[in-house]
Amino acid sequence: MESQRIASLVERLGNLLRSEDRVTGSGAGLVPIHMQILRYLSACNRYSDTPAGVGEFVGATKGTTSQSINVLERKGYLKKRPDKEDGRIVHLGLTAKAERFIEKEFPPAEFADAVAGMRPGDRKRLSGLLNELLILLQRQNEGIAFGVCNTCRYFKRDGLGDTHQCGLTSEPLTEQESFMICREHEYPSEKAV
Amino acid sequence: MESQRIASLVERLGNLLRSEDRVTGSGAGLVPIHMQILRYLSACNRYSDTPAGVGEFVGATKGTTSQSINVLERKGYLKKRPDKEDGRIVHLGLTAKAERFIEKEFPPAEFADAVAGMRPGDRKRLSGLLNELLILLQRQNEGIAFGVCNTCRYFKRDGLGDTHQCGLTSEPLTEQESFMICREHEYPSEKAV
DNA sequence: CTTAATAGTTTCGAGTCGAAACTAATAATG
DNA sequence: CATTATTAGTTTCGACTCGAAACTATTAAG
Repeated sequence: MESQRIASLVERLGNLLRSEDRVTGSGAGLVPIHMQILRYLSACNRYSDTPAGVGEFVGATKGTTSQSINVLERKGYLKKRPDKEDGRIVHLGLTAKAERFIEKEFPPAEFADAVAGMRPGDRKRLSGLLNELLILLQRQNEGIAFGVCNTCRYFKRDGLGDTHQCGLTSEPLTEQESFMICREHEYPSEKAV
Repeated sequence: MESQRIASLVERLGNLLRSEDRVTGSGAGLVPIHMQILRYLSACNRYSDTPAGVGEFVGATKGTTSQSINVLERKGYLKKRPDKEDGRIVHLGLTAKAERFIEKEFPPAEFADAVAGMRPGDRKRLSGLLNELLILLQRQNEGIAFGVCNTCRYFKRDGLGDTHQCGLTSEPLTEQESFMICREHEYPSEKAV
């Protein structure tokens, strides 16, 4: 079956990516899941930089997530900061050390070289097809999408498109924020908006 | 950069696949790496069903691999069998219990459904592009390819193509064996054969 | 005001994982 | 042929993942 072949290939490529994460992380005492957490925190918006957001993204229970976050904090890669309005919520901020680290180590060099060896048209096609598959998978699972704000059903463009707003919180978004990952993200439904 | 986007997508899809492995495996007390080992053993040929082969495939050290194999043996999913010619080598055979299990659980149902939601042409294209990327990655890494025999540079078709042979061991291969994963596999070089 | 729901933490036991030290068997070399 | 690699696997160690379950604290709902 074709789906089996695609599953095998995705699994294998994912393993190679994880292996590279393992190698590049080992010098800093980090394991692959730590790398993923740091990357997520560097790309998510201010509603999503919490232990709950991290846990949903990496697909772990809150207990496991809490422990991984503690390890990262102990090693000096992030700092916790209480939410000003809700006493239960904790925000996670990357330290400068963490920012430098992920900037340098992602995407993994070998993987990037291999992608560079593809024809430009093939790269675009591959990227598009993977994205299509991911959206299908998430829609079907009722799963959390973790898309960026400007592809969200709640995203609102005011006036000439130079000011943005989140329809869920009614808060304004900067241009930069509209490209960040949000845990409340939902793609527009198939039929209509 | 495009390679970063592709890396993120592959990583994310790989995680979802691993999550499904985790769920389907948990009932049997297996973790994702166990599922991968069982699948590898069900698809590899008689030169590759050893701890060393497993370790190369999953990208772990031999110490780690040895431990995972012991867990699987203890749980009754595989049996060790010494090699007849070389006293150092151990062959790993799946039990009937293991065969049944992997037959039922792969590919993960949700992933397969999502793939089924793509247009047939897109499925084919995606499969081909992923395969291309994997070959590029492995060629560049001098990595082990783990391809199937009939795509190997050492594979020989005798006469009318109804008998096959491995040029490395000079042993005959059955039709079925020519579709199995081999750790000695090498793709034909780019220029010439 | 009481009850539920939400956000996080802590503890437990089984397992991963790399590193390093180890045994045993085969291959290479002088 | 005896010595010295090399190869295949195992074992032990410490740090960490991971799910499950019990826990605290805060906010929301009835």
